[in-house]
Amino acid sequence: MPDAPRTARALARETITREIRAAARARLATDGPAALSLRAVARDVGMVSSAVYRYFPSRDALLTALIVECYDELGAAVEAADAAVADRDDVAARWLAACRALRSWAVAHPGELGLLYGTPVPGYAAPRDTVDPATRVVRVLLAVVARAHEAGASPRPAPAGAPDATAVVGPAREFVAARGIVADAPTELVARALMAWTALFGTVSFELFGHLVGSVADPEAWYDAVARRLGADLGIG
Amino acid sequence: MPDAPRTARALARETITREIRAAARARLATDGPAALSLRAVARDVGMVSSAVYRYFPSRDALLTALIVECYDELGAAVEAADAAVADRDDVAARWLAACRALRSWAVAHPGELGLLYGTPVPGYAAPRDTVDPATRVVRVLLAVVARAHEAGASPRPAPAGAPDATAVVGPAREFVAARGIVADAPTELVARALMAWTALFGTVSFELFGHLVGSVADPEAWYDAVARRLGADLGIG
DNA sequence: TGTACATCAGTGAACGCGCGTTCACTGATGTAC
DNA sequence: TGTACATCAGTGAACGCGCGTTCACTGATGTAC
Repeated sequence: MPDAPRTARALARETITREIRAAARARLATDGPAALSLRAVARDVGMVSSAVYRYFPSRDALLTALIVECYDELGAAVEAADAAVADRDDVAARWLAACRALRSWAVAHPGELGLLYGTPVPGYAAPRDTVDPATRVVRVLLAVVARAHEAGASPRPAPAGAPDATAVVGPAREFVAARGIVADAPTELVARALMAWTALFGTVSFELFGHLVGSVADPEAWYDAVARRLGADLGIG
Repeated sequence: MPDAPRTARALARETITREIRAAARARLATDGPAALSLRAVARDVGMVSSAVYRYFPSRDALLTALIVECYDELGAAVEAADAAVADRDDVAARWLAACRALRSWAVAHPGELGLLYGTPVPGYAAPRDTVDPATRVVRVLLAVVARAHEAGASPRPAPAGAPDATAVVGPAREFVAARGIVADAPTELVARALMAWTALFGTVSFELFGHLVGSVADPEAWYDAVARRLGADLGIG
């Protein structure tokens, strides 16, 4: 209402844009991100293919919009799950809630998970705009880890004889410091947090891409088991 | 020589089949598995598209052949790395060697990794033939873990208050027992081995799919750090 | 060893299809006077 | 409030392209006598 004039045209534009995005996301699950087709989306939405160009200048621009929207939706879901834990000092509950929200979103949106974390779309280069939304999930995980750290929790020590990993996780430590999450975070805290982040998405990908079929009886219970152990390795819970 | 007659025709057929597979695998890296095109492969190999049908009855059959070949190649690489460790009781060395071979193959064959562990190809259903080769890597990992277990190593205990995971990893325990790797394997051993397997491929995928760019300075050193910690969590090294 | 026939690799044309993108157009919506 | 003009959403045709698969064919290779 404040800046944009709420004309009928502007309202219609918003609605149709949303419909196009929704139709495109629905297509992801059946056709995969690489085969996302402007013409198919136009058909689903009930307009002629060239009309979509009034809303997105190219197929790649539509892809970018979807990526940003999905990263934001997933990030918001994980943030909300963490925020819903009343006792902010109950890091174990916050950790499990955040982890579970991650899987819930992925299971509900398998096509979108493939878009964000599957094989990159050939010929498509994600622009800068996608970088920041992509970090929302790991920021929540890091915030919980930081709270646990403040409360005195510590991750498992590095294995004896392993090379020092401080330089390796340097960029992540800088990110954590720059965002004010933890100033001068211990190496093992950062390393184990990165490991957990990777393992969570690895577990979800394995489930959705069919690699757990002969190994695990109940993927939801398995994911919980993984999340708890990753938390324990971080000194949480 | 024994069963098949080594006629010029049969030899040529073998060579051309190999060339087609090689060209198709090279295409994976640039076009992605979903966009693998018989016509493009035929062009690369220098023949007309319909000629490929003398070697593979359909695009899906070619995909299946590639999947089996790649699973086998990756499995063989990991097996060879483990087998190259002279002291069979040095489980830490065997673990690291197997883990490193996994990443080395993936980094050398990013397109193939996407085929095996990326977003499933829409409309393609992998037949039974791919299941057994797909388990070769995890079998090596489990063999090393089993050797460590025999020598008295034990994985980290389950976190306090976590639900029992025995039923969840039931299928994996049956697999381990049926293959004669460990009879009646402890739950935590199986759970941590599955976690490690998932985390290794998760780490490699994150590297190759670009998710580690802002977090990790040296992906190879990072992978080593992850592998050592996963081993330590299993009581190895 | 030589010949007649069968097998099979590769060709080139064709099928029907879908794709991203451009363009000139029509008709509705919005704006300035 | 009414009119003239500008903006913009959506149409339909067209562009050049690539795809998987089939089919009748030619010519080389292999086999049986």
